[in-house]
Amino acid sequence: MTISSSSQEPRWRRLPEERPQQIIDAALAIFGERGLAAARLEDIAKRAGLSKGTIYLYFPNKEELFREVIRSTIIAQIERAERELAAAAQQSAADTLAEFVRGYWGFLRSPNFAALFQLIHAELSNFPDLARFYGREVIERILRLITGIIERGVRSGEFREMDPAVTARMLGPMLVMHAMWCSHRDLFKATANRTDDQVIDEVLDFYLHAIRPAPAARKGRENHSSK
Amino acid sequence: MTISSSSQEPRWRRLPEERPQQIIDAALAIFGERGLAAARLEDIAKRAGLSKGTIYLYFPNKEELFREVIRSTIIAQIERAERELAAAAQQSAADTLAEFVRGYWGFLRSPNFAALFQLIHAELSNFPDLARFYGREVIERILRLITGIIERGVRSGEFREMDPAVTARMLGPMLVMHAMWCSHRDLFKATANRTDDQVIDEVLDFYLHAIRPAPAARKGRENHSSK
Amino acid sequence: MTISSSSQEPRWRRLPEERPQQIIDAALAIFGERGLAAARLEDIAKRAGLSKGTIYLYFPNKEELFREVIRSTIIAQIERAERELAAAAQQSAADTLAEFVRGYWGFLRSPNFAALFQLIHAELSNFPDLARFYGREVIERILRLITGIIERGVRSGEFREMDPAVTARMLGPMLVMHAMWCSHRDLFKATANRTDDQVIDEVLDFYLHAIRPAPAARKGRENHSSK
Amino acid sequence: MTISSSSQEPRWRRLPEERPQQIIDAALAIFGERGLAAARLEDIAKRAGLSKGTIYLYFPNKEELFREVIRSTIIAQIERAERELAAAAQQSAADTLAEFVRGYWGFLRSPNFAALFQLIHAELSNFPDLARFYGREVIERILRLITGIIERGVRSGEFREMDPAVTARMLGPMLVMHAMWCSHRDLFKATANRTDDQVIDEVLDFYLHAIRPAPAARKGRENHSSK
DNA sequence: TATGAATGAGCGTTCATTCAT
DNA sequence: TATGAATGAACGCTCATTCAT
Repeated sequence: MTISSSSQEPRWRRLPEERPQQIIDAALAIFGERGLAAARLEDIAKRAGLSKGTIYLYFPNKEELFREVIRSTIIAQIERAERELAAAAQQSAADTLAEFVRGYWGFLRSPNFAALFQLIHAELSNFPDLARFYGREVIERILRLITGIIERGVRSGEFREMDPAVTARMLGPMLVMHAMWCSHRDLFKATANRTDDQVIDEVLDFYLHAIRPAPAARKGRENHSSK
Repeated sequence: MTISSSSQEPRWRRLPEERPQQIIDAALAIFGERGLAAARLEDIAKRAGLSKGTIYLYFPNKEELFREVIRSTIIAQIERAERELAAAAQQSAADTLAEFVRGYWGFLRSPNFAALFQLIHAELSNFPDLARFYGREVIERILRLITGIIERGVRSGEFREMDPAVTARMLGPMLVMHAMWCSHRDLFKATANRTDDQVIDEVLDFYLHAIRPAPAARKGRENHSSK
Repeated sequence: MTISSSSQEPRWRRLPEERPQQIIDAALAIFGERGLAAARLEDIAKRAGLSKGTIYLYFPNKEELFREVIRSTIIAQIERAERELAAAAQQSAADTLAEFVRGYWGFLRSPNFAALFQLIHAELSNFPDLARFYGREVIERILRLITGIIERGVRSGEFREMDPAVTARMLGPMLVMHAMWCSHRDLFKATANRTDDQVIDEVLDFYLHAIRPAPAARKGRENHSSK
Repeated sequence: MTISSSSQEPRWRRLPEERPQQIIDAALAIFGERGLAAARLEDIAKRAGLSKGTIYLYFPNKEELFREVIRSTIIAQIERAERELAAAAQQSAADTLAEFVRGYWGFLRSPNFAALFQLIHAELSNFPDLARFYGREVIERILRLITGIIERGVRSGEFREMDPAVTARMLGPMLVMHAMWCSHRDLFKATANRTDDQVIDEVLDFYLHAIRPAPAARKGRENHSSK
């Protein structure tokens, strides 16, 4: 009763309520591997341990399944980000940033993200509603989050004077693309001889250099931020 | 799916000079819009102003056409980068960098790049040879180029002490993703109210802040902000 | 032209186990009419009372369907021949021969044979494996069968001294080609005014004349031309 | 490929001397190898050393080219047979027969015949006019020829009493099929260890045994070696 | 007369979707 | 609810045929 079954207890068939998620998980994997058009419903079914027809009990067609996959994966990402946000409570802005980056990196390096990223970008033009949803609910939300941290650092003097929203925009791209490179170390020599932690540190270090206080603060130097 | 090398023998018949490029252009557009699997040869033909069968006079099949599209587009990018490189002759490292960035940005914002980027990433796993080719001939080449500029700046004291290869890795991602955002201003509010020039300046400014010499160590440093 | 439809029942009461044979029957008919290359899968499907796609649930492609058609028809012929063999128990060699010929003729005049014969010969060079299979499993097997009968007749003195294997080779061709002619009485006047039974008798009579014992050795031999 | 008819329009242009025959030769070869449907005009053109379009200067389409190929090959066979006939002048019927058989065998073993035989039989139902033509002009003509020889032998007492037309029908099949077997000795063991001459002798010997005079006639034993 | 690039109808094959069980 | 056989529209590819040169 109190024991945790470490394995194959005659667990009842997966409850029907689990079915949709089961399908979505399988679909994300297959869609991620092959893309929307090349993915075969049969493969998704097989991966979910179901038969082809069953998918149609839960999703009206392939395209709608795709929408749901993207939507629900995005939502999961949002929730993850939210938790990240909450966790990164009250520390120095730099530490908050570092913590956020490490959390974010975890997601970027998950198989789900690779699939999501590719799918979103591949189908941008065919699913404008999804793209819009992604832009609004993910990109902008994350940017706002980073912006908040930067603002705090600027206010506290931890970081130099700057437009926090602009600076916030710089972080994501570096992380995303480095995560991508790390996911394909065989293809991209750039990160071939770096551990993930090293890469994170390099990005953070670079980023912090870019936002460290202006040199003028120290003896006789002027703030000469360009423009 | 087979592998092909990076060597460029004269591929298939290209009798009337125009045709192959005509087809490749059309194919890049359609592939970019729809992805490899969803693109219909008939649409490519129509866009090229030809009939379906004609494509097969110049390319043996859809997959090989795809390979050629990627390859030749990559090569075009390489040649562009090469010219960029040559042009950015002997100026201050910061100015060279700025010039390179502006040149690069031009490519990133061309419709060709959007298509290429999506295609490469969407089909990474299905065409490992192309991915490898892309990694080697584009990414690494560009990284080497930027690294060279950074190195020069470090040696001259224009930039701070750092690992130039690492720092070089930070530039591309910011440019690429900002270019993406700029290509879809309707989807991504981040760059909605910015002109391309503003965005370039923001990226450059951020980047230069990150690599400016360490503030306090030397007194009496000169203002060397670019522009 | 020469085909008889194997069945035209209402769909949907058929058991899946019947499907492959159903398809093979239809395919043999269409292949026989049109040849491999000119036969359209759609016509085969229609004739089998199925839709095009269904064929692919049971056969991987047209060529493999063709192979199966040939193979299974050949095997049916073998089994028929085997039964023939068993039936022709212990009678005089001449009677055994006559019985065998009549049984063989039945197959030669079936629509299946016409199709099989044409297909085998038309595609000999394109399907060497099938041709080899046919040569070994049908031709040689039948020759051995006839050879056995002849040998028995020679030993018993019913037939003249001769090489039984050589003599055996003479029977099939006459039967096969006469069956062909009988199948196209409109085209070949040779058999136009003959019933099948007459033709069989003519062939048998001729054959028996050729193998009757040498004339002079025994005096007082009777002319024994049959019928 | 649709209808067939006994088309009686004026033959198509045959302007420069060589060309049509050149094309027909190439076509017979290719048609023989691949069958009508699978043969590609391009291959025929290549084999004839011409370009695809040129064929259309001499034949209106593929089907008509096929008709011409069959027709002209048949006619060539007729002319050959005619010459055979003339040559086999005034000898004993048995010798005439032997001479005819050897001449006929020569044609049966030519590549042209193999192709013709397969094509005729494969397309029997699709080109009834050609089939009819073949039946009338070749089969019947040859049968008449053989019948004549037999008749002569019967009248002279060289052969036994019998229906010459019936007996004539028995010769062709044996020769045709043995020629076939000899053309594919790798597939048919029956003739694998026989030279062509041996096979001819075997057939002739068998045939002569079948038509030798009734036993009672001669009292002394004749030599009828089975070789 | 000869060429071969171009065309497009036609067919093999795939796979999303349906539906009887 | 779940299955998987069956369907047929859609698309890749071929090749007979045309036509500008």
